[in-house]
Amino acid sequence: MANATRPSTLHLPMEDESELLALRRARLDTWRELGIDPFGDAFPGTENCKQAVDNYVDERPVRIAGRLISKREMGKNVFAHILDETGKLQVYAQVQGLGDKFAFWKLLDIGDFIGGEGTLFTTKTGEKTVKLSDLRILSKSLRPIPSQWYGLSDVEQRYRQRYVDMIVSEDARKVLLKRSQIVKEVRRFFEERDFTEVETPMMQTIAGGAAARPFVTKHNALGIDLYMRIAPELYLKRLLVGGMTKVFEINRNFRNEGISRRHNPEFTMLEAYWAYADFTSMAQLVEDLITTVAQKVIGTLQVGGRAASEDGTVPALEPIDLTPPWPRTPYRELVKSVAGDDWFTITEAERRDRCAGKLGVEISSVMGDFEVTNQVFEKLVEAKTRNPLFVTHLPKELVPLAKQNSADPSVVDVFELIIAGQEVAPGYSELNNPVVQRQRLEEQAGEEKQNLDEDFLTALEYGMPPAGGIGIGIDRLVMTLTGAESIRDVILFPLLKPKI
RNA sequence: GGCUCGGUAGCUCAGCGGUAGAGCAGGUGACUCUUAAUCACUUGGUCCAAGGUUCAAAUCCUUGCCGGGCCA
Repeated sequence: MANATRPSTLHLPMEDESELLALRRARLDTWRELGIDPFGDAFPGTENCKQAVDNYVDERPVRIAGRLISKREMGKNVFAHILDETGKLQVYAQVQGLGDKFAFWKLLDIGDFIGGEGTLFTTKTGEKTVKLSDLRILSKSLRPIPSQWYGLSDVEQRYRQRYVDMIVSEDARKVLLKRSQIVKEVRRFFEERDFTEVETPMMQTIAGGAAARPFVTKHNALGIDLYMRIAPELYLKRLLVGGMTKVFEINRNFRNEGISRRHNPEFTMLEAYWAYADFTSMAQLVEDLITTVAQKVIGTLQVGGRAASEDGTVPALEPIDLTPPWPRTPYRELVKSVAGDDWFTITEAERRDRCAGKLGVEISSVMGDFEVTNQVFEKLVEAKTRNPLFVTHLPKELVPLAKQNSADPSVVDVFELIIAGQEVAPGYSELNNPVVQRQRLEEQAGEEKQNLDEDFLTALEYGMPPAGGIGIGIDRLVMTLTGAESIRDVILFPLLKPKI
């Protein structure tokens, strides 16, 4: 304790508070002196702000509740707005209507939760409003909320205190609700097609199904390490062995890797497996899924567009056009279209020269030949793709665990769905040959044989039907459909380093 | 991990060597159809932290912490 002689200023009680906080705290006593508990009873039987306005009938009695977000006091009458997740509602009070309770307005702060009863009317300026006949405080807010006009522009605070962001930002509320609707429609889509939703282990003794570093945790009673799952794949395939023909799971994956605009350590993954199908059926399924969800939740197939900002600092963005059918194009065709028809016939050295020269693609000397080609693909095809594109028949080196094409064993029967420069969904014809699967997993595990999931290989030996599989990152799908530019905008509580 | 930008009042921001500023929010008063209500008066700061340079640091330098963007 190097600073033991210095008084801590971190958590001193009230005397250290700012004037703003002290004033609000003092109001608690004022309420109690009136015999009112500012954190009092329930207030059931209300309709929400949207219902009150949507079901407007002149002089209809209503019972409403919400957070007070603005107030305009004019002596003997008051206009104010309350907020709930459906939006804002204006309330109006005058001395005649409220009597003694009109004095409550002096004690109410922006941010307090209030409940009231009254009747609907329309103001001179045409806003549907509740004229209050009763008013009570439901919960006192002891902290000032940010300006309704400017909102919160400090990105960090928006993520750390999402609850404050939600109070002041309609966008934050909208994205949250859209995400919920998207997940709901994804479930409905699969249920309508007779897929069964399952839940497989989130904590696994071997973290398999993807190439990623796992989080490690510990089971005390068993005295073993457990891994947070990096993918549900190996368990979902066990279910195919067990006799399921259509299964899906929506759940969290955890990957112990970097954080960026597109990566959060925990993220939501949809995986679906369909026995007797292949990657072409899965591509059709994904196309149907995303267009159905977009149509239902966003209401259009033109998504993620943006108008230019008024000050011109943010340029306009053309919407993504999800209109089907989406092109299905082999990887090699795409590479040839940007790098030259002779790309796969010239020598490796010539390919490297062309990258450094007219293609302008940065490569390093440690890259293998297929990595050089893939660099061309990523920079000149993937990064520039805006509308949906199924890239098919990837080289087998890129996807070592997929099923090889029967006509051309140098490529595998998979697709990558690319939208707006991002991989949104991979789809496979799943490898069901236990002998080949063992070989591939052993090569992948290398020296670390303890990472081999023997039980999974045993399962395959019992026989897994040919099957198609897909994975869709739900967070990225929500980003695409809502036009969010950071994964942190579609995850309610993204991981941030603790402050202090 | 590298480069780069940022952290000043509750919020949004200005100030970039010479006494810490504005708008909104807050406080007091006026006002019975306001809606960024209006009008008058007014309170409010460990300028992220720790060192250093200087007669003098929010401002310049170094290090650290947290965050954004780009890159790996």
